[in-house]
Amino acid sequence: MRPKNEQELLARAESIAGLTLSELASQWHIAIPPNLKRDKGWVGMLIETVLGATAGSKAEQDFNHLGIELKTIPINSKGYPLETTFVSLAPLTQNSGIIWENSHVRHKLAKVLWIPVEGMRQIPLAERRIGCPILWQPSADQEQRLRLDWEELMDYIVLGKIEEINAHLGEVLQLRPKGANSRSLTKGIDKNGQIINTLPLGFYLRKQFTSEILQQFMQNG
DNA sequence: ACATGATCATGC
DNA sequence: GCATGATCATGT
Repeated sequence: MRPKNEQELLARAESIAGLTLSELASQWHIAIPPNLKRDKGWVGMLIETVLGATAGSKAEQDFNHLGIELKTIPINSKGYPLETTFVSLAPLTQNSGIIWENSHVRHKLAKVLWIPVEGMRQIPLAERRIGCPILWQPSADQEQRLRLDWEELMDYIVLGKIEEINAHLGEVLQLRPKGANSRSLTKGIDKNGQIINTLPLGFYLRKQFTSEILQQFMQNG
């Protein structure tokens, strides 16, 4: 069921806009959990299935043949994002030679199909509605801001300042833990060049940035 | 009220 | 542990 071109993917995404999650899940005979506490990726997996992405794939993008990454994003009643958006894990070792142009962050964000979904916890998961899809590519200005943040954050990693990193750094992109829990460890490099155990970190888009993307494509005010 | 740091599920 | 998909929930 994988879409053969961009138009087909977009048409499929537009065809599910307005449906509730229970309507879509029942059409596909997919069980719906009571909430997302133990199924945080459920909405994303459902939309992947429906749109024909290869679930569980290790591919760089969800639709590699189209050069498109799929992201669901939870929004409030005003269309504002309720959560940050995970992009990719940060390379804490073996990162020499990685520059913005060949980074995973740039590749994944080169073209994104955003699917807004109502995310307010007061709305039962089954009753949350799917919004209109947004096919986005970063503007020159947006890519520049992403690049500057990425370069600043990568400098911390490469220069052995990994223990100084926190989520306050970065204007539109931030680094936060991305693991099973606070005991999850990976290898990193400290200020003396020694290998240390440290929390895995991921690049996340701040809500202010994704809000800008959603607003950019909003119709009728 | 909200962002940061922590956490959940799954496959290999 | 890493990569996929993310949201939870506590501290400030």
